[in-house]
Amino acid sequence: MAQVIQDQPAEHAVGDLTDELTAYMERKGLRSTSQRRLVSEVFFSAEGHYSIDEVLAMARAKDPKVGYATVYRTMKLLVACGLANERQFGDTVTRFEIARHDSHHDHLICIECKRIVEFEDDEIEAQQEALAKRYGFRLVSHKHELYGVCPACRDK
Amino acid sequence: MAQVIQDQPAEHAVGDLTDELTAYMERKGLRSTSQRRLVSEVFFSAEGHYSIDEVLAMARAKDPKVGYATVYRTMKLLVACGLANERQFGDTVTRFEIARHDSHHDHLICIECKRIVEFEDDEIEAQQEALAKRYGFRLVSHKHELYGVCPACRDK
DNA sequence: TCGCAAGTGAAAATCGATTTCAACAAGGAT
DNA sequence: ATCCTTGTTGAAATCGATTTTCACTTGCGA
Repeated sequence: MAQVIQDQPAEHAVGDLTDELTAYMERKGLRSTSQRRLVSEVFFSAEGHYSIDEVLAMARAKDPKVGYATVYRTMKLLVACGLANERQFGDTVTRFEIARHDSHHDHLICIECKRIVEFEDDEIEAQQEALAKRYGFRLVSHKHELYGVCPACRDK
Repeated sequence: MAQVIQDQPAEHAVGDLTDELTAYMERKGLRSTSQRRLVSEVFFSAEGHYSIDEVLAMARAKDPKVGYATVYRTMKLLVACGLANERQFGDTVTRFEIARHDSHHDHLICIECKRIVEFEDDEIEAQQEALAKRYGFRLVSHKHELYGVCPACRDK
């Protein structure tokens, strides 16, 4: 059965994510710079699905000197260490979301107001597996996005 | 239950598609040019998922003078009149496929050889509807792509 | 056939993602 | 604490794909 997940998912312990990042950087011999700390902090704190530009804006609110390339590279770093996922919804911009190791989720997107709701449905997941197997494929990943009009926009 | 669809789907009557296109252009006051006839013909004849460059190559085989922009605009025209769908699989290039009004299908993509298999699964479709409804969304469209390794590539 | 609005194609512009490179700074060695 | 090596930063350049521009061409109705 599908399990309802909040629009704004349960808060993550920013500290835990930061610790994981720090451990990863240490393991890889990467340096803990003020920019990386700033960018990861604003991204971990502001839960949602953000583009590079949006993360840049959040970071610049605290330090106007950070550059686009730094945010770009830091987000790639977060993806590389498994703390963020890269997504493209309909439009062309790439968005990032905090990765949760425990559960996989997909997205329901309002084509009017662009609101993004996350959902998890074990039955659909199981059927995907069955389907891939039927074609002899070893399933590695998937992209499942539902586009529609949300309740708030329907009533307008 | 899922229904198996051929890798290369059943042949379309190119004439029917052409007729639909002609009717659309007439309705909209658009002109039937030799380029539009050429591009739509090669696209309708060669079933599959093609990028602009691939359609351009097919068109140039018959008339080396056609330009990229013309193919680009013609493909957009086909999308506008509902005869083609625009898709992006993993990579950055946009691909086009013939739109079939009767049935909806999704894609199973081999991450090794890039082979694209189409599938149709009524159960998953129904579950998507149920899920959208549960969130109060009116479902408009969806994107469902499964990425994995196909049988041929598994054995290599 | 004529006139002109729509269409074509080469090239330029745009757009987002990615890389370059000189200046900078983290952090281990001294 | 200072030095030195090497990874990091940020502005700008580049890249690859898409989209637009504009002078020229062509379909097609009068």
